[in-house]
Amino acid sequence: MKMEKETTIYDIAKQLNISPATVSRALNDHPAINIDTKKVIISKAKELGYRTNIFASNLRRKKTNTIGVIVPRLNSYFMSTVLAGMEKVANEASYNLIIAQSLESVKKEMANVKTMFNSHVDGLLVSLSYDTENLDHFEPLIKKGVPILFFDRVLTHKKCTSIVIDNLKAGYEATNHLIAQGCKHIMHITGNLQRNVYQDRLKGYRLALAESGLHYCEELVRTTDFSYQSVNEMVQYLTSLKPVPDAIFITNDFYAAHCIVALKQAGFSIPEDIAIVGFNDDPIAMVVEPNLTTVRYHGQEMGEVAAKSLINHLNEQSSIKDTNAIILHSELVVRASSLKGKST
Amino acid sequence: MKMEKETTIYDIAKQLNISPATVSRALNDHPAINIDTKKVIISKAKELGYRTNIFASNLRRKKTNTIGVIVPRLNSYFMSTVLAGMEKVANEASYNLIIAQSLESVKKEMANVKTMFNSHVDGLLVSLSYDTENLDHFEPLIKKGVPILFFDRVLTHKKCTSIVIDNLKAGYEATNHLIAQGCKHIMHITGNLQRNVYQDRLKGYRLALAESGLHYCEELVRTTDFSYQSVNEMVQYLTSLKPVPDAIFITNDFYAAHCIVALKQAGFSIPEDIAIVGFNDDPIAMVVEPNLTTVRYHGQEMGEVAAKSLINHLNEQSSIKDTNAIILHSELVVRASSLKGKST
DNA sequence: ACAACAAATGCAACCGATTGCATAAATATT
DNA sequence: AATATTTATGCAATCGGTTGCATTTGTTGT
Repeated sequence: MKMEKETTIYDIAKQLNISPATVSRALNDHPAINIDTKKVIISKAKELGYRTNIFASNLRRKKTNTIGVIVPRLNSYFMSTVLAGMEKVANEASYNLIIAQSLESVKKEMANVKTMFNSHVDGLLVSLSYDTENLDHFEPLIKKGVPILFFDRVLTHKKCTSIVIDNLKAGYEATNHLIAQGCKHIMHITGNLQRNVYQDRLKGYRLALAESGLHYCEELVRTTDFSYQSVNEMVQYLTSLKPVPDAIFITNDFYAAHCIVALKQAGFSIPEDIAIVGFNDDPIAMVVEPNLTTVRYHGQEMGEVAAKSLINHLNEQSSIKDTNAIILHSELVVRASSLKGKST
Repeated sequence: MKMEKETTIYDIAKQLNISPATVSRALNDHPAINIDTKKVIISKAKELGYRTNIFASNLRRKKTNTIGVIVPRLNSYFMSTVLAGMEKVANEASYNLIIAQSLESVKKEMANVKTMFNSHVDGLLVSLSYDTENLDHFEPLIKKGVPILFFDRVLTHKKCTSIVIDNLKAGYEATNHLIAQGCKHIMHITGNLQRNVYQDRLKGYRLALAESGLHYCEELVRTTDFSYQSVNEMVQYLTSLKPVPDAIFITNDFYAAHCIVALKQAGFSIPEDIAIVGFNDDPIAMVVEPNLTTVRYHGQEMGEVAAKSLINHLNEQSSIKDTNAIILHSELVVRASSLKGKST
């Protein structure tokens, strides 16, 4: 392996008989440098295969052009879509993304934060793990003035901005839709209620029930980790209820799809016997039969907005300091899984 | 925002009345430093909230502990799973991952490579874009001695290692399985044949046909970009063939699932009229009805192996220089979508 | 022709950690 | 006790850009 030696601005300077400072300025398009000088320097740089040593540069400028991202999991449709959005924006603004996953554990999340801290990220984008209870582990970064922006799964912090959808409204609309279909015994399957997303959707569910004079019933609300393994148990539970629910609002499309499969296997018709509404508009929603009614919110957009807000803040083109929350749009997409016939 | 000033080894040195060199060595657990001195230094470092300035460190050591990853898309089940595997391994070895997506375009891929180049990644993990035709744009990195490892969608290069599955064998087995079900007119829907993965699967398909004395027929092989929009057109095409194929081997589960949906809508029964085999074992395979027979290969494992190989090489614990290719395991998972009854 | 000013370039310190070599202190050897 | 060895620490150069300030060169005005 014949490694070529790196060329530096000093090499360029020497060859052109000028000072390194001029080279540096020329390469950074500094206005004080003569345009012809610039041209010569730039062409020489190209000739020598020069690339800036960002470490020297970062060291001096105390900026890394790197954004850290911590997500519960990389490999969910929603998250990977969010990341795709972030990557796009970051790339365009010539920021790098360092991505880490907490695998739904606070412990790993804390380690990730520490890594990000040591990597001197300019800012941080975070969606919290399943069991994160507070934001204490982010304090070191906050103290150093590193801006942190939470998205989707958030906790509020007076110095951080959150990007979310209106989960309460989404839950409300989903439930209302089921009520409008004539359902009376609406079950709700959701995740850890400590997470805002699930908590708020539950609130929306309850609000819709209350408004329609339907009784809220604890045994109709179940939480799960959305693992594939737990589907059967859940279906067993709900089909043994009396009466069996005539609708289920499930805050996860993947889980909802598998519930549909299991329920059909158990002899129920969807949506006639049980109407189903999911959440996230995962591609799976268009494949499961009947197609799944779900709440769509655009992961790509959330990623783009998150990254853009952070980068604008870093470039001081705008500040997110006093923006407490950014609420993105979501909508109920009605498909066959929740459409009962004309009458109840 | 009250930014605390960063503490440096000089601050620690001054407070303890020792030299920065000693502090540096102590923090790096250098054997020449007295254990008590180390203890004092480390506790002082903790007290002051010290964190190493990796830029200074990288600048000096000419190593970044960063691995670049370029993938066609972040948001596919397979890729995000691969990335999850890479992240896990990298994190454990305290490497950072910089992730970029080419969005299936060489042009973007070239830009990504340039970014990685300038970011001074220690190594690069790449899965090629849809229309990449050669590896010229990687040469600058190769010349600098940066190891590059291609995975899944690869091109061979004498200085780079590839990590793949045996696509020929997988295609062969998938096709053979359909033949064993009694299918005579087996269609093959696949991607850009310039990509090894599709090319090899086609070879396997042809081999299986040939071995069984079945005629290879060009009109039964179609390439697509696997976009959702193109499904209907494709189904229209294949159902107008005479005779209509009695089986399809589709190298993408997502596409296969939608084909099943469309074919059922068009009045065909799956698998009785048309048997289907997909590729990748996407979660969608377990939801579509009938469940999809597919080739499973473990993305997480591929990611882990790729990252581990590269990191071992970087740490000089082993060299991938003379390893040309690493072949991972894959297997046909038979489900209902391809199981015809007893007889043909 | 000379002051006043603008434009272009250079000087040198600086960012913070690392490391080869020298040195001081402590311990072992004879 | 004097010398050899080991152990622990310090000195100072180095990595490669960046940037405030000084300097040189060039232009304009009168």
